[in-house]
Amino acid sequence: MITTVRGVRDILPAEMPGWRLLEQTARQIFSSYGYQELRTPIFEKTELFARAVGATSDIVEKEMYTFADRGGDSLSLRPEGTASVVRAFIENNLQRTLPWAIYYMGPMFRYERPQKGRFRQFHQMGCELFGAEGPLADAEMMAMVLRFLRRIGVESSLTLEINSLGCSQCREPYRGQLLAFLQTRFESLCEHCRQRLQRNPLRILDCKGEGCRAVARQAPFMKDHLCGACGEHFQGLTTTLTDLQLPFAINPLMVRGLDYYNRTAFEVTTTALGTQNAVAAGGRYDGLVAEMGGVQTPAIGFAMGMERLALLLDAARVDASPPLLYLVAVGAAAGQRGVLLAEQWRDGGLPVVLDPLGGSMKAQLKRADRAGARFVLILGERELAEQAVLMKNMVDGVQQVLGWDAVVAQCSGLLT
RNA sequence: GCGAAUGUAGCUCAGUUGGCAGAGCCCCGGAUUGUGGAUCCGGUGGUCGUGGGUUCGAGUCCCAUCGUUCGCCCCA
Repeated sequence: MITTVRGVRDILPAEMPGWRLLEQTARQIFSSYGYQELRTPIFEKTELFARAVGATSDIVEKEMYTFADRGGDSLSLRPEGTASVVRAFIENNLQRTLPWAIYYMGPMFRYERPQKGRFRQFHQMGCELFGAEGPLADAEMMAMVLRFLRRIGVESSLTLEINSLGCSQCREPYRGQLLAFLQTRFESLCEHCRQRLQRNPLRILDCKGEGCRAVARQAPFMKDHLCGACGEHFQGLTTTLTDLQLPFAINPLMVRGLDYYNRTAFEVTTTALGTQNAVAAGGRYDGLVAEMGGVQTPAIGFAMGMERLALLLDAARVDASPPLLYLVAVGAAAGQRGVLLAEQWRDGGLPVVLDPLGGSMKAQLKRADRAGARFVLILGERELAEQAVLMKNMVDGVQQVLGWDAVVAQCSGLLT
């Protein structure tokens, strides 16, 4: 048997109602906030991700599906969505028509150890907003995320955490202070953190090890060492979130894994998925467009993990859209006629499911019931002779005889 | 990439010191020769994840491998 590769999976029809709910609700809410859909390629030049996400990030260092195409170019399956959106923004010369508000949804790929809520091919929905500089945009984006989560009914198990990562002005001096502090507590750090002390001391704040967490709690916080502009921005954000009555918590230890973030970082987490607790996450990346060769443009965005959202959905809540009319044709002659009649009625605008397996009336009715059909149209020998069908209401069992030509007129009223 | 648990019917799971592979649900058929759901009766369905090894004999013990899950790591 040939199976899927590790960490990827089929999304079977039984799961699709939940996925459709996610996609439809997202499209509706994102577009109501002024966002338009963008579809970018699923693979790009490796260099795009290396530069945008950060060459030293874990994602680029060890999690990308990278391969050489026949021309020798190094390409990679996209590990996240923002890099491509930024590339498209610059490449399509959209920098003079701000704001540019974009949403996307689709598969992403990371070579990680699979776990519950973590896959090698997974799906994200996200938004990116180019051009808005102030904290109002940050707050409104979070409001949109929370509105979405509320609409799909999972908000109660979630918390919104925010932090400020500062900017190039204030992060360097802070980094020095943090490094100096951490060096005094070197003995308390885990082995991994000792190694990354010089390279990326900020990430130590995010370590879950006992010793490191204790050290992190006493460490100087970025949010207490922001420059004037960054401090003002963060203050504006918290004020606006409060005005919007959105519950949030400041997590001074939150650090994003992608290198391009500055100032606002936010994360929506759940306790329902074990270690994979992030359901949505995002932040501001004011420097990325310029870094990627575009005109300096402030930007902010977020992404949500669809598998994780689907796991949070109440499966019983989603509808499966059962058939309205189910045609049961018994016998070869009725089967022949049934195909024609079904097409004729569909021409008249009716949704008709023709039992695809045939067999006894009993068997077909059983399948109609299992499919959740509301009405069954029975075409047996007697009906065939009379050019009629027996229409059976599957809820109360009431039956009536209908001429073939009367079906469309009679059943159209059932459509709503 | 590291550590641990786990894998038996489509699904959820039993399977004793190594001795004839089971149950419930699902599915199919019958009770009802043209009627689904409730009930009763009967039936189909298994390379016991895979490959080696030990043994007279392996679902059971050993090794390897693959998948899944949990923790680390990382993140959506």
